[in-house]
Amino acid sequence: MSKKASTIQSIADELGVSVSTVSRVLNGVGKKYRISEKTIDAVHEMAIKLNYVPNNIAKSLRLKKSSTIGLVIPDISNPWFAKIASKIEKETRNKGYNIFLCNSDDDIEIEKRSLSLLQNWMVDGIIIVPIGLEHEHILKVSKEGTPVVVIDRFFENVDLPYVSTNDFEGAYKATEHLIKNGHRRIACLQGIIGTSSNNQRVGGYIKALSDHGIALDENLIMGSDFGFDNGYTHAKHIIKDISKNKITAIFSTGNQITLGVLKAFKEKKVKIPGQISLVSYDEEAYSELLYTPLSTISHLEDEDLGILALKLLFDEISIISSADTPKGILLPTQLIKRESVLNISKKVQ
Amino acid sequence: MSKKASTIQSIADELGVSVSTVSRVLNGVGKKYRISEKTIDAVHEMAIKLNYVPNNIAKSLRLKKSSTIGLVIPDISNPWFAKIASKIEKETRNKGYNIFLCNSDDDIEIEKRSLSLLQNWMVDGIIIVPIGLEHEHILKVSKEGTPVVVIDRFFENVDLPYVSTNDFEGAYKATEHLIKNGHRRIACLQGIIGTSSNNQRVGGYIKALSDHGIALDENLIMGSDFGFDNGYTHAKHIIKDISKNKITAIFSTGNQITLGVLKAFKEKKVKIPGQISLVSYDEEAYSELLYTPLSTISHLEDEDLGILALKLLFDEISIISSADTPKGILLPTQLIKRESVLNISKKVQ
DNA sequence: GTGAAAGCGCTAACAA
DNA sequence: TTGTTAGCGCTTTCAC
Repeated sequence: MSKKASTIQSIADELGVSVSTVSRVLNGVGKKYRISEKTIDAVHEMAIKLNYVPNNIAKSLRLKKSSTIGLVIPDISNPWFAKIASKIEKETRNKGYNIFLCNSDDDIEIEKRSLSLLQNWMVDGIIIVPIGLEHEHILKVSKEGTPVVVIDRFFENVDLPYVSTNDFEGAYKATEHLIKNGHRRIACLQGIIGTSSNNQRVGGYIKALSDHGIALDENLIMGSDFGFDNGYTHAKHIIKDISKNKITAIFSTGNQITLGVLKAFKEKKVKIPGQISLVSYDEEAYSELLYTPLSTISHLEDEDLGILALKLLFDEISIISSADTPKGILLPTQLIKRESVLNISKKVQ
Repeated sequence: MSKKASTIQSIADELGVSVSTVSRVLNGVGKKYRISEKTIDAVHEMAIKLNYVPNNIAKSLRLKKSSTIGLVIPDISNPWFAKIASKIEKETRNKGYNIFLCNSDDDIEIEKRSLSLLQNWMVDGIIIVPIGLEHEHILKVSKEGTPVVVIDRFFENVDLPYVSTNDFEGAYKATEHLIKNGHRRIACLQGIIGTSSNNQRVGGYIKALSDHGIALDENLIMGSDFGFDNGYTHAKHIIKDISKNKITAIFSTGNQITLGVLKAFKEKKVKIPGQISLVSYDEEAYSELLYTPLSTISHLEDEDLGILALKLLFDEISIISSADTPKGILLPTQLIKRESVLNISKKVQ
């Protein structure tokens, strides 16, 4: 069945020319080498006839690059990351590149391994949503010559191009919205401590509080990862002690956390926003369709994280590195007001 | 900075042994070739010292396989596929394989291109969620020697191993549930016509109707893809003509379609299940948290499509092809009853 | 205008 | 027990 795949060698043999000629023609530099029209046509025809398809692996070995982009993501099953990945995949495909996908699973060891793996596969560039606690290994890859762009999270004071949303601003807006609706005791359900997403979001929360003259109660900052369970358990805690902690609102720093909160409150029959208000990071298709339409923080629809990252990456790859391309991009955020926040101003005053 | 990456050659030179010795040691067959303990240790030490990391590309070229699995998916941003992809990624990583990701975007041309690309990258196997309208190109890849496993959708009477959910059964259960609650005029919002998912789901719907003595009204089967907009527009149509079409329930064949329906009904202030009942294919984390908790069809949680597919694939790869491994697996489905179906039996009788 | 040949890093058949 | 060498398919320098 599978008759040996044809190679430039077989084309050359068939035509009685040399492999270099075939290679040149197939790489479109036939003209440059002043190869005769006749030969050029013959090569193309034979390539089609023999069903020739170039061997990328051999090419990569020779060229030390692979027309491939590595993508490292903590969790592809998170819709936010999936959306980014899908955009990146589409765009790279259009440019003739392919995607090597690695899930880091929020595990720094896997992240490190993935990175050397990609390096080893001679990917032309890497786009990574880092766990965010360490950056040396990423910087190393970059220094060793593989262009890297960091997305969604970033490192302050580290020379790595990034594109992220302005998490600080988003969190600030969310918190301020709550404050303007009379809330003073606002819980902040945080994600992985130490990551930029989290630092920035918690930072924005704290700043908003302080700007509005509300003293920070550190007990109100709770949680430790961006998962469903984190939201679920802390929401239960909050509601159990509501008479003591006097919490009237929650700022959730991630979509999965929010789902956990929603589930807990549903089970406990806690009314949103009747008993407790909620603003969540990350807008999703279903946000407005939940039992309480959610007020969320989203980045502007028309800007695309993935596309921008790719642009930065290709700038690096082609070493054009246009001086005017900013090395770090922070996309603006947007507060989408729906029905999960209750105005309790009167009660408070 | 980036001093030339070390190779087995450099290790050999450093140690004054031959490359084959180094290769053997590094491949763990040193013992088999009775290479001296001393040499073995020396090689390992030097490998570490020189920070040696094997060049997968060279290896692949030589071996004609790449320790890589190709994954072709219509849309990685669909949470259902993303979940499968994430499972597969994790499992392959554990086995020392990597994932080449291709989004086919429900475009048959892209699917074909992706397949030859993967073949060309000498992937050791391919897992594909096919568009489903054609299968020759997939069969061809398989015949040319690259193991392929089809998931989520499948082809009847085509010799390609698959693991899918029992869409027919699921749809049957969904429709029957509606019928048992007194519904007779049930709209079926279908996905891409001609795909197995759709064939099976619509087939189950029709069979349930017929088994319960309800004549099929073909006008009630509407739609043409699995997207959000498809659900949105048809839901609007349905509600506009509700006095004429007398539809009392909808069976949606996909999660995105359902979101579209929900959005349309919310805009039009149509009550679910008050005015119209709804059962949807695909259970999601948010299904119970929507404005009307959704009754859904899910496959059993403890079975995993991705893992099973991988198992089939590795069976093929290792040519063990244990005769007792079924070539096609259809996972059972489950009806999760929540609050989106109203019992209208009395009204009807 | 075209070809010969080296070499990317690795494995494995064959030799010793 | 270890080494030599061919060759995977391709690009590119140098030669003619």
